[in-house]
Amino acid sequence: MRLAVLNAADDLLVEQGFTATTIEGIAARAGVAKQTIYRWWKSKVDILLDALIDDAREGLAWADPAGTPTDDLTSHLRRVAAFFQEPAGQVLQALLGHAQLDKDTAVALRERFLREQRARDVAGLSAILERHTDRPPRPETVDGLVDLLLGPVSHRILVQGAPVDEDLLRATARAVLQPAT
Amino acid sequence: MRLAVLNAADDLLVEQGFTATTIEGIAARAGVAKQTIYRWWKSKVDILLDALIDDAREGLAWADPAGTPTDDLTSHLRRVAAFFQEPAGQVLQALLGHAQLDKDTAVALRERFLREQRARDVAGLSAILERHTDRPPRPETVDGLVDLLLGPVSHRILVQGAPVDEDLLRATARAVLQPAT
Amino acid sequence: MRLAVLNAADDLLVEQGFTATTIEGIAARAGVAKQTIYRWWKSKVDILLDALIDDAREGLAWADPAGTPTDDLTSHLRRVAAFFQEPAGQVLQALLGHAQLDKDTAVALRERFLREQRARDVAGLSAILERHTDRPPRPETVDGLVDLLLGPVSHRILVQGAPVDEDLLRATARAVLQPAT
Amino acid sequence: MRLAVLNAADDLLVEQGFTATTIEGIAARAGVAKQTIYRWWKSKVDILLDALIDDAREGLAWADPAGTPTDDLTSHLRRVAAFFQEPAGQVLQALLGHAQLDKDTAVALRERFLREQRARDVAGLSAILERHTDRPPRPETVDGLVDLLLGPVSHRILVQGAPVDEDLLRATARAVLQPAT
DNA sequence: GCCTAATCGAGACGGTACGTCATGTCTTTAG
DNA sequence: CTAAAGACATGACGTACCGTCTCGATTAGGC
Repeated sequence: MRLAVLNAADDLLVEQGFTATTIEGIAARAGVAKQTIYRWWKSKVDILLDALIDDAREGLAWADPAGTPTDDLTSHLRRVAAFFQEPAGQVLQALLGHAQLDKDTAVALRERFLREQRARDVAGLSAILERHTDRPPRPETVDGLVDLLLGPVSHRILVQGAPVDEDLLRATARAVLQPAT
Repeated sequence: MRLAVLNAADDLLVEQGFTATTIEGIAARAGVAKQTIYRWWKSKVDILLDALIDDAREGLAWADPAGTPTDDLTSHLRRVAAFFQEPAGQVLQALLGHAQLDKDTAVALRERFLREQRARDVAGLSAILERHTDRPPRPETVDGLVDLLLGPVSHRILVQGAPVDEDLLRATARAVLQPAT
Repeated sequence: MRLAVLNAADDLLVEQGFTATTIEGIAARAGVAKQTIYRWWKSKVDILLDALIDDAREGLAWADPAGTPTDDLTSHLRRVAAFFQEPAGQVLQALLGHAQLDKDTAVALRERFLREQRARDVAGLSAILERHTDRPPRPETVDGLVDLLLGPVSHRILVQGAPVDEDLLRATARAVLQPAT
Repeated sequence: MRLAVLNAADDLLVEQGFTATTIEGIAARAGVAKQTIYRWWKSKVDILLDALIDDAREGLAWADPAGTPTDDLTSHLRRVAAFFQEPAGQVLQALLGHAQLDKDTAVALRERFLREQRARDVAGLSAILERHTDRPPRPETVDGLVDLLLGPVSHRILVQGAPVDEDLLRATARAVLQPAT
């Protein structure tokens, strides 16, 4: 039943968009009573968050460092950009959007997903930086670099709504790897 | 009448949030008939966009270059971060959020606001870069740099929901100004 | 212009019914501004009443007595029944209907149309009765007979919504002509 | 819930008239959601018809024959005339009026109320006629007499909007009882 | 192995907002 | 100066979902 609901929510979001993804619609599609949904989830955001957590971990996972730091970073960013085309990426995009409109969503999204994701991003980025520099960077320094790394791609996709190109990836990677002055 | 509606929408958004900003609420607050609103605007997004266009131009305007390029960039980014605290910035944040949920909103926001804003950003950034380098950068190069410039701040604010700190500003400015390799 | 409005109202009523006959619709159909209608008429009832008065007089007119009183009465009632099929009859039916729902309509319909029509009915009925009885009936007696004469037909048509048959006409005529006991 | 709605509709009709009796008004007065009304009734006509059916049966019931046929008929007609002063009678009057303006109302009113009422009228009239004549009248003959019986009173009340007087009642009774020639 | 409690589907309920239509008043534009 | 065009505040329309609330009907699991 839980899976029927999560899949119905996922499908509806991809097919019809966030607004048309109503609790009634999810219930009907999942062949489930509305009350059953309310018993287990607080809102449709809660459902989508559950769906996201199940699906997004691997889509945004870091590969082990395999080449030059620049190549590793650009290929990770390429993967991030691709993720937003996948169903799970669309769920994340919708939740990020709705988080701008609703504080509860913002809090839930950050506590239940973004915080852990950021930890994974810090770890992945650290692994790459360690191969690049002699002294391993301190965690709080890396933390500050995550926005520098992910910001340009997310700005291009979410704000500008335009495709990510290789120039942007390379410039971003260089920016992250530049020596602190 | 037009102004009463735009102000009512603005006020409601700041006080109650995007979802609670309904057409009926705007109409009641503006002392205007619902039909009158539907005569001139297609949706509340349309209203907020009008309000934004009137208000946001100066909030995101570039100052003339006045110091080192790094200082100019960090102080512009500081202004951008501050803008999201202002009413007009909250309108932009809400519209950016809703644009992730609704294609029509995305199209309207980009065509009616973001495109022109990006042109202003390209111009402002160019003016600074020209003082920095000998040969003035080509416009299409600068265009690519805008995401690099604005992405980290927007990611920090909109995605992470965390305050912008000086380290981020400085790192971002350095990234934009680093020599193309 | 007056005629354009009256005809538009008439046509709309026959084609679309009373409820769908709106002031806006009449104005559009007559190629006239709403305000112009409001300048000359108080309501759509007022318009229809004007249309009715122009058209109904002859449709409900009494023919000169030509045969036996019974034949004269049945043929008049046959004409009355037929009148409700005509456009003007449908206007009258609508106004009679609306008069049950709205006191102003009831007053206007009676003062501007029914009172005179009843006078014509009294006169027509008197002319027939005079040929039947020796002493001419007193007007107030005849007045009482008008409901007896017209009631059965109007009940059959307006209340029962069923066609009038010859039996009803003959029985009604006999009832009116029966000697006062 | 059902009763709250029917009573609210009844009350509003009597206090404010048919036009001012809106679905929203009924809902508000009954302390019920609009959607609940639409779930169970198609329109306000449907509601009033339900109210009428519950209330009107006794108001238009025939008493057992108790005196001379003439007296029985006049007293029944007197009761009918009085009925139109009662709340249920006003509902019937409004529905009869609206039936002239709207075919659906006409059909519903006849199928759901008038048909059965006419059957009761035929039965009641037959019972009286049987005491008057030796051979009991055939049902289809009586059916034709019902319009003759009720038409004058309804014409006086609904068309002329004038009070019913004893002369009319007596003349009507005589007309119904006159021997078929 | 039965019973009691939790869970399920179904869907009615009081609400809020939607977007539309017609009302009657008013202002503007053009002949 | 009149009439067309149509904007305006008002209020009802019928619809869609919301989140809460009964309803039986299963369906377990603990006695």
